[in-house]
Amino acid sequence: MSQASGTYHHGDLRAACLRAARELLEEDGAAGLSLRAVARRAGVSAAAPYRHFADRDALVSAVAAQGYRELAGHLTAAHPSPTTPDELAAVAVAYVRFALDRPALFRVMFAEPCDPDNEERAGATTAISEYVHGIVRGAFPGADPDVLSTTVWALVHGLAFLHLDGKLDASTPEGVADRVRGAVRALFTAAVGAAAK
Amino acid sequence: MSQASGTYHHGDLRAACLRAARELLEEDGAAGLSLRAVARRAGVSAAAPYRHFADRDALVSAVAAQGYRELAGHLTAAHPSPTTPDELAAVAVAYVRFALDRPALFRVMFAEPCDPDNEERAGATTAISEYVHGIVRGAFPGADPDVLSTTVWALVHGLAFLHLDGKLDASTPEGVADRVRGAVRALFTAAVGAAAK
DNA sequence: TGTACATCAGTGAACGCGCGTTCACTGATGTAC
DNA sequence: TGTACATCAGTGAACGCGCGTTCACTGATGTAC
Repeated sequence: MSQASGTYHHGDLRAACLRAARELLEEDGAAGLSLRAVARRAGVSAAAPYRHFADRDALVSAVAAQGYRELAGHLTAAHPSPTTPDELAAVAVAYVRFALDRPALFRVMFAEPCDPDNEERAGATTAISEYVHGIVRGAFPGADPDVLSTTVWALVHGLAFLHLDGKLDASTPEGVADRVRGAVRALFTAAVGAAAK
Repeated sequence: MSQASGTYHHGDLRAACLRAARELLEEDGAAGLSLRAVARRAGVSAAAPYRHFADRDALVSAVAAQGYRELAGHLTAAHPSPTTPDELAAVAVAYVRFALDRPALFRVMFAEPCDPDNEERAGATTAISEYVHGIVRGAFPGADPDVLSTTVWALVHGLAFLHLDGKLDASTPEGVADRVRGAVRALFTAAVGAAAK
């Protein structure tokens, strides 16, 4: 069983654990994410993951941090620095899409009680927050960036969760995208009005 | 051990279980909410709750439904039919406050995978949704009620979760309230602009 | 290049735990006569 | 009003399970000479 990648023994058990955790998360939800299940799926003894993660929380935090990095990637891929309403809406759609495509991961990222001591995780959160701030400063130079970036993030985050929890119909990607675009445009109109004053 | 209330034997074990579940939820989070822990706290054998709840899911759904009813109560208490920006903001603040005062309950209401078969729970959700719709219709007669009520709900729901998860500073109630009011006013400006066209 | 050694990733067995759920039961309560 | 009976809420013991975590270990790998 010679892994192509990495170091010795298993090859790269840390990465394999993270991969296994992601798979379990999408298959069984957060309830299925146990250290033992991860070890089982990685084809390794129950104690092996402890070489790479201090405890269950450390694994969960690492998964969440990975999720944040991926989310940031998806957002910048949708548009690196949006300024028009349509560009902003595209980023918002990417955010909600990310949540709907990886529901359990998204829940872990936000809903799991997060130990603030985990630097990797805290850093990843900050990165998202600053990205939103940057967008808002670029798109609405006249508006209060703090208020507006909070508002934008909350709106998009709320849309993600309401779709995730079935409070809004998420059966078709087009329907979701239209709804998100509609909401963002409504807010955009407001911000322009405020900035023009 | 003669209960003041109710029927015979324990008195009203169903209500006692719900009460115990709520307490456990706030003390230990969703992880602490087990049927056995509920029975223990209610001072009853582990099997007793099965007289009142088919299984764990049924208990959780009942707790969530109770939460929805309470949330509806808090919202209408903040203002029965808001129309001005300030009135609308007061309802939004009540929503976020509710979430922050009962974090684990709020998470169960929204983040727990919900079986759609549970009528009590589905009904309670619908009630909230219709309440928001009603507000929007009353406050913005010219706007598209579907788009706008979705936007309002998502914004407020997102604010609740971002505060809950520590992405926005929730250390003082005044700070939270100010932030929520600021965001709602920003959106309100937009809606008025759109309706005026 | 070959050998001796130190490192440390992964093993496998074991621990104690709390969980959901079942089952035959018992005994307090309400009801019919 | 008094007695016989049916109901059914709650008991207590038991089941099998998967979990997180520990421990002494083994054996593959990298390193120093």
